[in-house]
Amino acid sequence: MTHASTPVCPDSSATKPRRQRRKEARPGEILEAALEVFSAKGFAAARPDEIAARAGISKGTLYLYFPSKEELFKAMVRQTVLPNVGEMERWATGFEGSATEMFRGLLARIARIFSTSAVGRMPKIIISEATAFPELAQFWISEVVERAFAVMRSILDRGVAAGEFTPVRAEAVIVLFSPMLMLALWNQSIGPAVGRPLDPEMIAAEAARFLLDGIRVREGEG
Amino acid sequence: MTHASTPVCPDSSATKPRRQRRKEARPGEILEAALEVFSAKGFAAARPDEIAARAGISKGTLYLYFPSKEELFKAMVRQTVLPNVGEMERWATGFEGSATEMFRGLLARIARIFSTSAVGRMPKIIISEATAFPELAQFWISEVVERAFAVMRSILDRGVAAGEFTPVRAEAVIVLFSPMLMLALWNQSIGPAVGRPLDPEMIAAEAARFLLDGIRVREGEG
DNA sequence: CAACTTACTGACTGGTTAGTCATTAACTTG
DNA sequence: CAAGTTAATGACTAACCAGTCAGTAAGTTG
Repeated sequence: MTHASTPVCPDSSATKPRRQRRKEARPGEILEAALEVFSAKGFAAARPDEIAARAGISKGTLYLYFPSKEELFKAMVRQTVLPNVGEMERWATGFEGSATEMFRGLLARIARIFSTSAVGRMPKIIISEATAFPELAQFWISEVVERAFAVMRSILDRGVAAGEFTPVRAEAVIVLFSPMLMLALWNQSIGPAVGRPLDPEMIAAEAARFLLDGIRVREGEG
Repeated sequence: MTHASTPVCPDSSATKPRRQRRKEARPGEILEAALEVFSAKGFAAARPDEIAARAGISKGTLYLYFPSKEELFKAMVRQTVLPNVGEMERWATGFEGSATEMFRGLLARIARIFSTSAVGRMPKIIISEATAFPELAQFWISEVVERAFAVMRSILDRGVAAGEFTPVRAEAVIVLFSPMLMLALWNQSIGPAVGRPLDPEMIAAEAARFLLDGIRVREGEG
């Protein structure tokens, strides 16, 4: 395919000199373009030339702001994901209600973030590149996985304390996230390739239904 | 890293001519080497030179048996996965017992296949390459996903008929597979990169526990 | 063992790409 | 507005790599 590399920079009115000096705006524009290209092609196949074209600059300018393709990649991941993790933590801290409602809320929230922001594109990229870039996997674990697991643990603890949930061993927490991760992975790889996307809200609701009834204390017990 | 490219070909005794004519054995040896290299590096980063070296032949010989890197890749996927899918179908057809036992058995079986064969490496590769090779995604859907879903449906139908399970909508079946897929993906990408592999049996058991109690009819109902 | 067939080899080709740097031109300052 | 500063450029390079093919030698046949 031959993308018509539409630059993301603004200002298409009257005077448009071929060169512009806009030191402040470049990094943001480059990161936005990098997100587009990296999530469409993965790390290896993404070409700095294309990212630069999308950002409306030359390749030389790109290397003026980021020292290498790999550093650009990491900066893009940071910028895309971290704000969303922080917001999720704040939501959890302030939540009032039962653990069951909170669990449903978390899955629904993840579904919404995945389908409305670029975060949904990250799991595929991270999984694809983890072997080649272990440093990136480390970063992902400590800045995203650990923090998401901590939020889930707080929900589980609340549920156990209230007698709503049975205890869940720490190593099995990933199972509770797996449907939402599967959703993101499917919709960013196989789904589009075969024209069968999954509905995020439906998956979140069904996952909550299956998983909740499993971790809930059944009537007549404890 | 510098792999000491250990050839897979046998015969390290006395007379070892530098060249050998073994038309019959080559394809199998090449596919085995291709599996190693493709699953270690992904499609894009795998180099035919390295695959050839691992198979104990030159690159020219590789192209004598397979017309291109892509065709070699597809042949490797076929050879690795299809026998296991067939075996799973045969197991399901002959199964005698409750739907609950069958569900647990299926997850345990998938865990075993993932950890003892190379099938566990396929999901990561497929997800990584689906966008660049939609044809491969198509093949994977029709030859693996559809067939695995059909086996799961047969379990669900059996359970509903026996009053063990509540009905599950077709589009949500993927949720029931998601923990096992997550297991395979984690253990082939992020897990090794950060030195935290998941125990397949534990994940299978916990996933079955969570999911079963969700799809089971609770005491006192229909 | 000579003549022949063909599996096998590896140097080579044509194409691609991450990163550089001498040059250019957009802005700033006195 | 002239001189100075630096953001921006794009041609270039060094390296890499999928696939080729003229040549080599292993094995076979009469």
